[in-house]
Amino acid sequence: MPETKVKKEEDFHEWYNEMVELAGLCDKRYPIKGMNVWRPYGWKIMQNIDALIREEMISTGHEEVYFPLLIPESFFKKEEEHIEGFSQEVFWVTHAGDNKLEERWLLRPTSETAMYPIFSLWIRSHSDLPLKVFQIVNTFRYETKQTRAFIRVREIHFFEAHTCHVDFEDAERQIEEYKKVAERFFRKLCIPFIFNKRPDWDKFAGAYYTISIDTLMPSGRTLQLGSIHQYRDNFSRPYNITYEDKEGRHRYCHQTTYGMSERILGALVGLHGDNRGLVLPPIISPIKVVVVPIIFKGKEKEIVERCREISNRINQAGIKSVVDEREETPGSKFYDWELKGVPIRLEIGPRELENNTVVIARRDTGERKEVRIDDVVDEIGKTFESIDQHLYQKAKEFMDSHIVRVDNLEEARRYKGFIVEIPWCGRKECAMKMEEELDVKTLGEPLERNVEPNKLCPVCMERAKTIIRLAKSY
RNA sequence: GGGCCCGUGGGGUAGCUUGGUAUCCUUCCAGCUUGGGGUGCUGGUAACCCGAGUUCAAAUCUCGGCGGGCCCA
Repeated sequence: MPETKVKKEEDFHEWYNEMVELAGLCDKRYPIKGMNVWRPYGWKIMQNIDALIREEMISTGHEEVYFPLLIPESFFKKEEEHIEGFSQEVFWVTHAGDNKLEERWLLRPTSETAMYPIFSLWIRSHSDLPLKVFQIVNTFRYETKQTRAFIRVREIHFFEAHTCHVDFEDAERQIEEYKKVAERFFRKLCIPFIFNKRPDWDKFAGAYYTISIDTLMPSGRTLQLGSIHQYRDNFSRPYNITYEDKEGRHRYCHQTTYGMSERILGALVGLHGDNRGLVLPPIISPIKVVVVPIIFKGKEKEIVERCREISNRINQAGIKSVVDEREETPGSKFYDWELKGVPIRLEIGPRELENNTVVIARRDTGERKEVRIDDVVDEIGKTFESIDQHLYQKAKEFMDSHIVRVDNLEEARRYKGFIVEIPWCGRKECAMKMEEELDVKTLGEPLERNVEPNKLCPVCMERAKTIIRLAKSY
């Protein structure tokens, strides 16, 4: 069985780098740090992921919008915490041609400050609420740390949903809806995750609170895949987003956002890939079935014709398939498509031609079997379902088996590459001490404050109020 | 934020210590051959990150920039 040079288990980061290049996801040769070229295959997968996001957004009553890339400095400067959080990582536009601009513009690091002054124009009365919009755009952040394809980039392929509500309770209901959206969405991608309520010192700049969506990569580091923010009226006040209620009073909106990025693709690569290449969940695979003709001298024509016929039949059933008619040996083609993670391969040679069958091989387990032509579409459907189950189970088992609950730091130290859960009093100093002692970062606390009574914070030895989750992270 | 390593055809590399003709594998192109897990043969295209310095001469030495990778905080 052909395999990649670098093994996933031995050197995850090197393996990951090799994957994104070999599978044709991105080209890292573009000479600006953290700005990679999306190659056709990678972009197609991302578009398929975006399509799933759109589906979720539309079905929950959001409308798609597009706000400008450039934000005037005066818009940006209205909310203090927000500026403080982002100012060190914004790119500025200061000139147009040879002329210095009267007011500087910045490339959006996220779109609150572009949208909210406009929201304040759009929203007049309670009947305009809730306002639920989203956009899928590029955002820019000047990362100084090590960049990594899809995982830490400077031009971010960003999904952001923004909502405005009559009050805090309605905004809270929105957050509940987003939690359900996340559950459905990541299940479709076979990506297990946990929600974490981020600590105050690490929430989104300007937010009232932040819930992160984190998964665990095989390197033992967590990857934040998304965030859900409750803004309360923190932005609506400086941006003056008000509405007139039924009694004629002017009131500030309460707002939420939900954001995700191409890190989802990074997670797909890292979680499901193996030493033969990517393994894509069928739902987002650009090509779902590849048909490889096993050609022998003298029978070329019949075999290729049979392949096309079967491919057509599959396409007509709504499943994207291609016939690989390149002048190469079958083994070489198998290798290529495995690298690309295509979920199902069909092999058709003289034997199958004779028997009216095809050989169906699944990417995730490598299992092959022969099925009758008439059953092929059915069989593909069943196999997709089985692959989906299997990918999710495997990833879920990995994550679950690497979350461990302990009572003190000595115990925690034994679990390198794990997400550790420790009783916590809730104070920053104690969390910092734990971070330092264990060489990890705070993920946050579970949404349910599920600490047993009588547990003590192992740093200050006072009664624990909650659980803190810690891990190494990207 | 700190440390270490690296930049040579499309990809991976040798050469650098001791300055002088750039190695091999792979990919790609053409032809024949082969075809159920990277078929074989022949021929061909193609490279020293950028800038400055030292020198008769720089891939090689020095400085700076840009980019990449790993580790630690």
